[in-house]
Amino acid sequence: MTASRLGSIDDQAGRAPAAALLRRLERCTALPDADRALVADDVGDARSLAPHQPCIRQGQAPRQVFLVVEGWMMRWQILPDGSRQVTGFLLPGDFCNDPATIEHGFDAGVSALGPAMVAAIAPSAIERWGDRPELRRALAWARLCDEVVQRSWIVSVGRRDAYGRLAYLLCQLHARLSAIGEAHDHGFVLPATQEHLADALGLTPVHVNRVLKRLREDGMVEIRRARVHLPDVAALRDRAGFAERDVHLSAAPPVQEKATWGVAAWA
Amino acid sequence: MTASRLGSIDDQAGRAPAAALLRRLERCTALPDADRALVADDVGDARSLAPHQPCIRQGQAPRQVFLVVEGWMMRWQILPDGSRQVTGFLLPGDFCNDPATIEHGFDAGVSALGPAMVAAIAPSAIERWGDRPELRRALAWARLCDEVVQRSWIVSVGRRDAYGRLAYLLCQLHARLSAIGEAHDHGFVLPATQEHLADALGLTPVHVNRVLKRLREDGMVEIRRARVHLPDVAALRDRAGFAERDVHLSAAPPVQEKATWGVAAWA
DNA sequence: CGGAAGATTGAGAGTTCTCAATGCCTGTGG
DNA sequence: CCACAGGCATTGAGAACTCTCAATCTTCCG
Repeated sequence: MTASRLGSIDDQAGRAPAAALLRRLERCTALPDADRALVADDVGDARSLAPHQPCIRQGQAPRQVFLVVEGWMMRWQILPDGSRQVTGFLLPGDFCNDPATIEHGFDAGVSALGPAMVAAIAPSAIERWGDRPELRRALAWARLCDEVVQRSWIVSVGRRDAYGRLAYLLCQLHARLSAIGEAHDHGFVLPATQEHLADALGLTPVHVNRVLKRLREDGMVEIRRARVHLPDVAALRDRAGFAERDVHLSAAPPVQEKATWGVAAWA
Repeated sequence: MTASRLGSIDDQAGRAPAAALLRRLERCTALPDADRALVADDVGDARSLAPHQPCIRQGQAPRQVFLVVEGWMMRWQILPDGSRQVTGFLLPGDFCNDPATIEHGFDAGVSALGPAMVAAIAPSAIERWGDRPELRRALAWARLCDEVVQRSWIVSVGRRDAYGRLAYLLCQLHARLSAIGEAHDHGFVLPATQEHLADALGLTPVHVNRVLKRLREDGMVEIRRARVHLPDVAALRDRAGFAERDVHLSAAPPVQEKATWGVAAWA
């Protein structure tokens, strides 16, 4: 499955909306067949969203948990002055909202970036999932991933310059997409405009454009249409300060050896 | 209980480390006595930390879940270039780390801001808590709060200028502290230096100082020693774009009426 | 009475923003 | 097949915000 699939909405995803979620959860642990069946059963039919179509409105309490099945979604907040901050890109297998938001309200809005598909899951179903040990673990891991990615955004916006932010974001997206089989070694499809990137990075579209130009001149990135090409991922990661652990914590399977995570690894 | 308690470490907190957590969780739902007992039982003894003493090291997989019992903690990350970003201030009743970090590692470090006390909770205990419906709900709410606060930091750092960031942070801290009875109507004790604030806001200490001066000149804030005085919280909130919903989602009890959270409230 | 940490201030440099214009690509309609 | 409109990308010039470097001042504490 290559990134080129991103444009086509009418494939198996519609028939097996839980597939993306199961693939994702099983990067953490293998699930018993019973759990797989339960999940497959509880995930509702996928519905497609047009580009920019909202799935959750800022401040509203959603009535279900939404799951990205295909395409990209974005989570954002509008400030009183009208400016927008994108607080996350949600990829196939990601949840749009925490179950608790159903009860307590949600601070952000979620909408489709390009054409996308989402499936709804009833809160009672999620509740049930919590009774299955493996499922619970896998869900906890997925939540942790989202948390880690959110923190990495705070760090980027707070402490990296525009060049570093863009480089880091591209690395992170590449890693996350690779983990779900939607990227190839040297690139991926990016259904976001420079304005989206700007809102995600805390920059203006104009400046994103200038920085993108510099990245291009440095041979780090080429973007033609919605296609991002990364000639030298290692160099980009190096420049961005994107470490192997960033991959692990935000996208990849859990560590094999605990030892890797000792203090020594950090100094 | 007023903010002036912050400095004194040797009070009831040492004897009942679970108290802060229970108070916090019960802002969401009342817990059955059995749950209260379980929590009280599972929370280990509080141990005190000296200022700046780390509780979790960046990149390390903690072996337990830590709970702030008294004082403030901060969650931070160091970048490859040596700069630091503070990704959260943790107050009494907050968890320092998600249980899943025990298995998968933690991307951030957590250390004491001033003198503080933390209690450790075994992962198996937390696991057990997940079997109690009320407890599970309350824990999910606490997690949501943390998530919301994290997102609000992304928004602040990404889209507010220095003045707005500082104002917003002060409002948020005031709201969170008020919810746990550690603030009074017009201020609170802030055990953070301007450098800490700078690292939290993505600014330099020098600039924090200048902005603080402007806030002072505008009659928004007075800081003497570690004491923050907010003469007109409403004005500050207005200036910061800090809405009532920010209070609710990040600190206060759950909504009374669902209706408040409809789309209408947001336009 | 130092010494150390933190707060404050000044001056100049750098990054990023704003405003505004121009160019490019795509889909649509004639 | 071509012209046109609209969205997006690109570029320029000047302004604004924030940073860096450095010095001074205050407070706390041994």
